[in-house]
Amino acid sequence: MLARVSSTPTFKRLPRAVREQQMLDAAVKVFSRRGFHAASMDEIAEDAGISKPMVYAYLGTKEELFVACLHREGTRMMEAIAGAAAPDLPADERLWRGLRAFFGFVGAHRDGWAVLYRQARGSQPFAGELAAMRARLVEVVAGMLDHALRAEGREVGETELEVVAYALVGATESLADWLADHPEADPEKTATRMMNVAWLGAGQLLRGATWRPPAG
Amino acid sequence: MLARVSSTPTFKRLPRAVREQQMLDAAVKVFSRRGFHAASMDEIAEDAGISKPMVYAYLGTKEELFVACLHREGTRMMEAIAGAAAPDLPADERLWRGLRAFFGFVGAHRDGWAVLYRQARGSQPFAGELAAMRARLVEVVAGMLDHALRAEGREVGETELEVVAYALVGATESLADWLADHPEADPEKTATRMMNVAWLGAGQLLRGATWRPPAG
DNA sequence: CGACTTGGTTACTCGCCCGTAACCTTACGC
DNA sequence: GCGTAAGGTTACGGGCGAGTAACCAAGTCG
Repeated sequence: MLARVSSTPTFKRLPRAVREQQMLDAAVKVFSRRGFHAASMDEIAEDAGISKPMVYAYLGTKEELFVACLHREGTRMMEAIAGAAAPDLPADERLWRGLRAFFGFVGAHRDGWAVLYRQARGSQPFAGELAAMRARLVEVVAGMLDHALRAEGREVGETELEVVAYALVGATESLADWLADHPEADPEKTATRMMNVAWLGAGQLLRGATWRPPAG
Repeated sequence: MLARVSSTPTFKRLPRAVREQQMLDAAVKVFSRRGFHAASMDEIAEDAGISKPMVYAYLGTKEELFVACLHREGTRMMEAIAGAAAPDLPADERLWRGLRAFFGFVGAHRDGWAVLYRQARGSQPFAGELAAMRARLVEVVAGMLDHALRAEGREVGETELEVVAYALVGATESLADWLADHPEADPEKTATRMMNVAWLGAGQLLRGATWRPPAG
């Protein structure tokens, strides 16, 4: 059990940077399907076309690997959004471009989205990381609302603003999730639908209209 | 290592039905904090104040136990909502009562909510179960919208309706999640906020107002 | 008072999977 | 052409935790 006089010099031996990306690709894929705990390092390594110790050598422990996935996918997503929604545009245009970029990202990186949205909640170590990212998003949306609002001379409490922003982000994520499960659906069209709900609903609200609970 | 001449006949020996509920309580608590895989049967048993084999005897394997949790919490939630939103009420009143019941449930059963919302997504075996429940909710909301809409003589495509309903459910879940992490927040008030976003936004939409993407 | 059922326990087995030690081989600098 | 580092491998240790076997004790019903 020692021979192994390698015939097949199958063109391997790639530079570190390339392997790392392959590993991350594989990790995102496996984590998205199995979840953190059920995913095995062996499967990730095999899927990346490499042996396990290499994964440990380059990306560290399983937990570190997962965080690396979160980081890469999260950064990609935030950059896609930020790059589209330039801060000097009018609020509705900004919101629209942000939404379009977001749904575009989800459509193109379904696995990445699944890791971020479906897997990283719940388990303590990562929930924080994720919540922070989400909070930044909510912050940005709240900022947009606030801006649009002040432009019309109105003002709303901070908590109120945060809650509405939270609801909008939640609705958007929910639609993204729907999109992830409907490969035939068009991201652009989905973005338009979300924009309708968000802009019309928020617009009403910011205009001062309110619904009041009936007595009882 | 065999003595165990039990002094302390500490009043134990409870009927099966009681123990089962205690176990489910403990399971929901542990699953909600750790997630399915990271939760250990030993911890659940200990938390329930009983030894592990009893859990296996009454509720079966870990997977079956988790499903039992999902079932109990899911049923409780759906019943709370259905009981509040009687189908013969006007649409806005129905929506309002449903939301109030929902947020009330989440406020009172934060652990149960966490299991349903944060843990059961992702892992294959349970995702289906959960998705079905969610689909029923979406269905109901879509039905409400459709009803309100027809009452005003308008009509909208089925997919359109489903997507809007999906967004509303997502926004509601998101707010519920926010509520779960803010123990000081008032469920009733949160429900009112959600009602504002939902009713005003959806109202606009159903009235035929639309937002259109700018050229480009 | 026995016989049996129901509630309960301790103390294992056994497999999976994270993480690593030890070793090989191709390229590249000098 | 030779040292050394960078890319790569096989094969194992060891722990943790799901699930079980075997056994105990208290009601309960003829």
